[in-house]
Amino acid sequence: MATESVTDAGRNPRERYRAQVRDEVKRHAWEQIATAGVTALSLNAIAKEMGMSGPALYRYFAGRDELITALIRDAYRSLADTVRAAHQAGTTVVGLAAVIREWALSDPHRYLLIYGTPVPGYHAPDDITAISDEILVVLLEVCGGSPDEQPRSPFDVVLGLNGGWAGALPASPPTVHRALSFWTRLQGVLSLELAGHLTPMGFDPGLLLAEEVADL
Amino acid sequence: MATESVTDAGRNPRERYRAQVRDEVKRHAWEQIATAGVTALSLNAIAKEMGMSGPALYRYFAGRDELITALIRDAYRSLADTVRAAHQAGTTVVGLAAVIREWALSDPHRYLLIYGTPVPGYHAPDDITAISDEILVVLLEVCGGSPDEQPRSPFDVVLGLNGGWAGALPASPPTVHRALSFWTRLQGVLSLELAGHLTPMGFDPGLLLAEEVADL
DNA sequence: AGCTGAAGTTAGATGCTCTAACTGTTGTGA
DNA sequence: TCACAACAGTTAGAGCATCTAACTTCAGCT
Repeated sequence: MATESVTDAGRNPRERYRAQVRDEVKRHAWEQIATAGVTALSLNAIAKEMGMSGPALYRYFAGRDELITALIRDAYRSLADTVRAAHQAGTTVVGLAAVIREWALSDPHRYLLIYGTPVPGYHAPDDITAISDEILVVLLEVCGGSPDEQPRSPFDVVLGLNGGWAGALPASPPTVHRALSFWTRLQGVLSLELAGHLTPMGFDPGLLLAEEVADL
Repeated sequence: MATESVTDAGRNPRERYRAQVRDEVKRHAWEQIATAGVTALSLNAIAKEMGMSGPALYRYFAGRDELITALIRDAYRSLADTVRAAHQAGTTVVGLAAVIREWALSDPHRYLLIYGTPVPGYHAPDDITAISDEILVVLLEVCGGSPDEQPRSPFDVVLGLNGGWAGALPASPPTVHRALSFWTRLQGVLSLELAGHLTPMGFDPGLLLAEEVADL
């Protein structure tokens, strides 16, 4: 989950210790988030749990925001890895949707950290948008049809316009359209399910999701 | 926006004044939310803006949470009114989707208050779920087909099961299914758009949304 | 006119983020 | 080997938040 320890091998002992503490802080942060949400995340409380007093954590994170940014990065990384693994195992769109749903349900607050209400001032750094692009690429591959598909709807035509965003992607407009539909339908079911808006209805949201993405 | 003043007519002056102040508090609250999000909402700051000091507001709202609950109620009310008005004007599903999208875009934080990341401890009171049911009823009417439609997918069958949630609704399983698809697809596009995840892609999310709900 | 209760006040308990100044400790280069 | 620079952690405190408690003032009702 915390992904900075991969660099443990190299570096001097100082940096190794540093990375270790950063990881432990994040572990406690995830615990807090899982039980009470992001808003309840408190550097102070984490410090206390780790047996040190308040401001010590500022050696490791510039502030609450930087910690949250690090958590968001880890969450994206985790999702991207999950998606990639499913793709390499040769999944269908329905299977991929189920995998992502499982990932979200296994830790709702981690999902909400990425796709929930955005923090007003926050702007994702480049390395995070890069991870999000990784996910998109896998999506396009899973949704890919024949490479010379022609546009078949007004939105396809818009996507096919030269100079646009979709023009730079290695996929035909209908494929991009399918990927976007997949993504938005998935987010639709998931965001409502995780916010509890589907709970009183008593059916299995997974069934609805499966049919939503099946006819792409 | 603030809906308690409808009862202004009756009551003694004390209660009238009370309702007036509550409304003014909510007006300031919406302003704060619109500029900095819910997390930045501060009773203290509102009190200062209104020219009174801190704890005075606790005469009008038991605490931050009760204020937020009142705001959520107003947000739901506003959405329900918008949806109802569109329906009475005889809109199609595509038109309704556009209307709701406009409503959300006109005040993103109001939308996010309802459908964004939920507050961990929060459970909506009954009068709020009642408003949400109002919305559902309109949705069912807009999505309604012939009244004796037969189930045509596994999920339709699940919805048609006796004793289930959908069984109590005045609509056939396929109609309920359409309404759910409409709702989840709408939330999918909107939540991604409002969280800014669609911005770097440069296309008009309204176009995507229109096609998402057109083929129901 | 006088009583009752609500509105608003200040003081303060508690918790948070974050800065500043200080004290140890540890890794490292001379 | 040992001095020193860099870093880990400490306490103190500013500033802001929610919320409680006790007090004062004022308005409406009988």
